[in-house]
Amino acid sequence: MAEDKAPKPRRKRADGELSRERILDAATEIAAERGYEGTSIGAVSKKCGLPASSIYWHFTDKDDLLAAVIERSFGTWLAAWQFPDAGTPGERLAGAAAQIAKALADSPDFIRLGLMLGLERRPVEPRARAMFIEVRDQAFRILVDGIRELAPGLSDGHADQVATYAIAGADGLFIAKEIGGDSVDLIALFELHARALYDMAVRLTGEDTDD
Amino acid sequence: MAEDKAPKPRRKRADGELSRERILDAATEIAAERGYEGTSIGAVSKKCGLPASSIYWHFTDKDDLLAAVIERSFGTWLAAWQFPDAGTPGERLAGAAAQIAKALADSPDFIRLGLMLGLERRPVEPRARAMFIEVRDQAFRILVDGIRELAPGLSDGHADQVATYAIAGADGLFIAKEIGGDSVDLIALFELHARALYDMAVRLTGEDTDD
Amino acid sequence: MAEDKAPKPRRKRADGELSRERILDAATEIAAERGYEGTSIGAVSKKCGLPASSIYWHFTDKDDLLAAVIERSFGTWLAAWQFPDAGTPGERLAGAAAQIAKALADSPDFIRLGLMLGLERRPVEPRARAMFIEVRDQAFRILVDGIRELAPGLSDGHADQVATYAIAGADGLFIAKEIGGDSVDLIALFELHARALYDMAVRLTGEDTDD
Amino acid sequence: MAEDKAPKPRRKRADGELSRERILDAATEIAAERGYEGTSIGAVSKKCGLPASSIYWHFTDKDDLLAAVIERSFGTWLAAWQFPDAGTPGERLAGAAAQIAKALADSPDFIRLGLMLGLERRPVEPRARAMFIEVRDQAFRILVDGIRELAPGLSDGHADQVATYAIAGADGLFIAKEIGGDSVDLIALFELHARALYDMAVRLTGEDTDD
DNA sequence: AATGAATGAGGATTCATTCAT
DNA sequence: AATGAATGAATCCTCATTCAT
Repeated sequence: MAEDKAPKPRRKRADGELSRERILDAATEIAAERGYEGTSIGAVSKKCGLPASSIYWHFTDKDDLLAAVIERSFGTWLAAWQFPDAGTPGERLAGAAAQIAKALADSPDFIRLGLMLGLERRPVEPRARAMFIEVRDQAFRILVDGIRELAPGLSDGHADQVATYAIAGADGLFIAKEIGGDSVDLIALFELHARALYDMAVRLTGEDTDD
Repeated sequence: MAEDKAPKPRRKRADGELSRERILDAATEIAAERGYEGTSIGAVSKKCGLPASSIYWHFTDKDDLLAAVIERSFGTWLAAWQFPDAGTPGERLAGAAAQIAKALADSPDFIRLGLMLGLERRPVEPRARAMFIEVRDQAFRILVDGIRELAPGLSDGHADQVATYAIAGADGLFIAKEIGGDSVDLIALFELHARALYDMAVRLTGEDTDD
Repeated sequence: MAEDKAPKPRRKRADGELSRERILDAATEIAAERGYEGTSIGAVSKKCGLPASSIYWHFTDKDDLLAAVIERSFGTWLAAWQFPDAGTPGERLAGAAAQIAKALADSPDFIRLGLMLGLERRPVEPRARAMFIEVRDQAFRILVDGIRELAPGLSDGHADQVATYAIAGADGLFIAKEIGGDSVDLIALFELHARALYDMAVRLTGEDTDD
Repeated sequence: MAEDKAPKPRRKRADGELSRERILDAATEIAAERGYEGTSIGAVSKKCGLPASSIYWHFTDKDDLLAAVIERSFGTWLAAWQFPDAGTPGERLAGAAAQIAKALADSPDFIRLGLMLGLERRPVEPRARAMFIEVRDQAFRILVDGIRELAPGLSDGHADQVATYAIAGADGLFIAKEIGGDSVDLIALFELHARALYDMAVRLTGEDTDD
């Protein structure tokens, strides 16, 4: 409550930012464990140390809070993720796969949250879910572009299919890891996945150029 | 709903088993939409017509109810599912894949519930989650056996990997369909998946027999 | 409900009696621990193994059950308790005190229950409480008679006072034991109590014969 | 229900402390009548006018509320109570006894509650009970100090016994009054009790100094 | 930029009791 | 002589949210 002189207004702003950040941290952690309904404002308040009413100063409601959680987490993640642009096609695919495998293993929390939001079907769709789907769609487009570049002969429909299959494999392997724990060798499985994708792209390119 | 004239047996003594089934139906439907926390006893009560307290006659608590939902749904599903035993290996794999694709498309509700339970990480693990994991494990073992029979040269570790990848793909494609809706051609994608699995099994068998 | 001749109905009767007894045992134990409100039919049912509805076959309602608990427990206890009729007055008083001390130490459950019922004040007085008060009153009268016989010179009012004080001391020492546990030497304290009663009776007789 | 003229601060922001006090008043009254289990949050809410959820703003749970009731009531009482320090030993004891008799007669509610809590034996000991026992222990120590000062020749064990007996008598007489109503002359009985304590202290001092 | 206090709706679960069998 | 099933009211407590300060 002290800390005067000089850059004062900055400090104030910084305090507000900091509180916001603390709230988002707490909300991310809880939401990743228990999903949308399981994330109560009370629990977030307890975990971040700020009163519940303060959460409502920063976010209009629970939905807004969860949307912000997704926005921040996935935004960061997406920004960091780029399709590798050097090496042979096979190497680049393997590189992308390894990169994703690492990301999944490193910060599983918001992936888990995203998948949970994606699976839930409630009467009024939460903004958080819409936001997750949008971010996911961006990732999908980046992937399609990467695949197109890698396999120029691939038709639009087939490029979409390969990208969809790529993401599906990643999601499925993530779930396998979540459920199976240490008995699942994520690295090895992602290598298989990369190989499968490569073969798939090659085969489909063949089909497309046959026509 | 009819039952006119005569003394009308007052609908009491409703057979018990029937009530239990009504409750399970309602709970399955709701849980598949909103997950564990989102399934409130009140909502189940409203949907099945029995008072909340009656639900507690049939199930000890919410956790017990949800576990029973999983048990019944997945039990039925698992019992029906068999690894195809005729045709060439490729046909059999494709058959299994098609069978699963159809099952996912037909009754997505309890798959969605299962995946949601699998993803959740709450302090005290619900029995429902444990039950889902157990059923899933049974499916895994059936799959491993089928794969071993198909590709006798495969090492144990590799057979497990192929089975894991097979399930992961199914889960991931299910999610893709859930999120992407009609823009996702599940049948085609499962064909790709089957093909990928076949190639994977062949390649890994080669590695194993090289040693 | 009958009691007709022959051997057979006896068996039936015995079964019913046995169930009733099992219920009363369970109810006594629970009620002694948690008082009137704390004794739920459900808990009694679980403890005795009979379904709740069976309890209602034997007892009209919860109040009736608790009244029966008091009746059985205190009835037995009271029947066993007699004012000693041999020895010097001091010895007889000491004997009575020792007898009571032992009874309190041996079966504290229903004493505790009785005191709890005695202390509670609820809008509609439970039959159980009335029954406890009645049994207690019988004990009081036995005591007054004993004291009058012991100290014939005592006025009616003073005899009542001594008896009241005798019971109050017993109740209070019981509570001290319940709360203080092993740090309370009940035997020694009851000896002090007996001695105090003796002195009190002697002094009050002096006052009465002075007039 | 009206809302005429002026601004009228809408009764909100009701000061907190005041609300807390209102809740405690209501809870004290109800708990003294019906004990721990008989005190429902709903009843307290109705009596104090605040919604049940507001009670949970001020107290973490029912147990916390009841513990606060004990703390406040007994705390006040204990603070007010002092062992008399003038007059002959007999007078001082009689003074103390009269003081206690008056306190019991004046505000029997929380004594009754305390004794009920003391008697109850539930699986998880309520904080309220622990708090009552602690306060009671403080009173015990004050009493022992007073008695030691009054009868310096008394051994430690005997001083404890006299104090225990003093409190036991008070408790027992309180119960007698509660059950017997107006037919019990509490003042006269406490005089007898004081006298008995005096004689007891004298006799035990004799025993102790004999050795 | 925050927060103490409040609040009505709803959360899971238990209550005493009933009734058809 | 019993009991499986049902039920409405009540239990404790958490929910998301608001509002005056």
